[in-house]
Amino acid sequence: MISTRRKIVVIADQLIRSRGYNAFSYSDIANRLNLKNAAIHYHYPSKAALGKAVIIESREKFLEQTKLWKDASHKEQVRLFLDIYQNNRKNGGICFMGAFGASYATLPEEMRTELKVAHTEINNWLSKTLEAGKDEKAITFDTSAAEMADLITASMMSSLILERISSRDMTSEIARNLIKGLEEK
Amino acid sequence: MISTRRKIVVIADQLIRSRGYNAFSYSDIANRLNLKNAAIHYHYPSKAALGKAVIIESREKFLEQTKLWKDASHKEQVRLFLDIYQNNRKNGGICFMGAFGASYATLPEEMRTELKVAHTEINNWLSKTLEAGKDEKAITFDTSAAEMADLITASMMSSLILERISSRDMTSEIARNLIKGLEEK
DNA sequence: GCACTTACTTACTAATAAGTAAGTATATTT
DNA sequence: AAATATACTTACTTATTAGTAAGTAAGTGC
Repeated sequence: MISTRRKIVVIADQLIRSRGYNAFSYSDIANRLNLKNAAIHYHYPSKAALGKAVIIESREKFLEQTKLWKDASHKEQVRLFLDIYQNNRKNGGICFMGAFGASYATLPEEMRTELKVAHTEINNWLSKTLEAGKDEKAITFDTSAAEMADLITASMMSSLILERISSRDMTSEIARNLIKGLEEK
Repeated sequence: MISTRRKIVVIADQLIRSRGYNAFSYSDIANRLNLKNAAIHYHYPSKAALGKAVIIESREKFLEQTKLWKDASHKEQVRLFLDIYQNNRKNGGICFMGAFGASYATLPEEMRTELKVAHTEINNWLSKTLEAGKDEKAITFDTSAAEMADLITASMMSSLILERISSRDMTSEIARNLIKGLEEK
């Protein structure tokens, strides 16, 4: 039995990734759950509170997932990380950093702060994983691990966005190229 | 003397790049020009018509710019292309493909069509330029020119978006790395 | 059995959105 | 001088938005 409170965040997350933060309303969520507008406000008083909850939910989900992977090789963990984006794609959405980033100027401060934390967490995990893979000689790259981490997240983010316009399977293409690049000796 | 009609498109373009397509209104533009709401509707009857005009304006501007560069070396032309993104950055905006792409699901068909044309034009120009640079042995890359073109536009797009969140100068860092990658033998 | 909490609904408000119809002042054309 | 086009304003409509206040039905704790 998944709580209404949780269902709301999940639907908000979908709407934000597919339509954008400024293109969904409390009514959109209420309709999908067969509830009234005010019921959503009962659980999340303001849109900023809901937006913040969506970001926190994404952060927690990320931490849970990476924990599950911890016995896999570092190279495999990077591959699993790239799979997250492929899943976003299947659900018709972009990554949450892209969705919120594109309307960053319109976001309340509490959401911006939460976003920065999320970015730091993701970048730290990926840098650490890349670095560990490099130490084991399973992964190669020339720049710093943090730079490489940003390059990877940036490439995956934009391939999801561009794919909507170009209708070409860019995401898996870019994922493949990134892996190939990390394998080269 | 720049016409009101043109001023409207320029301001709409700025607002879309900085706030997103679904976070600006006719009033925003009217206020900046000391006009009334209805004056904007006089020039652009619907928001879809205005959005389409913004995309067409960007396409024309791109074609004009590349025409000016045609005597420069192909490698230099790629560098000048990357400068466009750095200029977007200075103006607090992201690239128009990123801005529209993030809210693609909410766009009317006439805008989507126009966006696809814009993407094709940009990708064609960049592919052709990369290919020509490769023929002259001034540029190197392993994948197809079209793939490389997508990788470049995708990387620049997302660095502009991520930069808002991470507050790290990612755009010039990624531009530098892309150039370096194209120079390697 | 009574107080209290949880999870809502009903019924609003105030603000803002895109869009329109009719009028007006200033040029431009004939 | 009269007709017409251009570039607006005034004054509106309809829809939607986030948000709120007050009420209610069904549990839960004691």
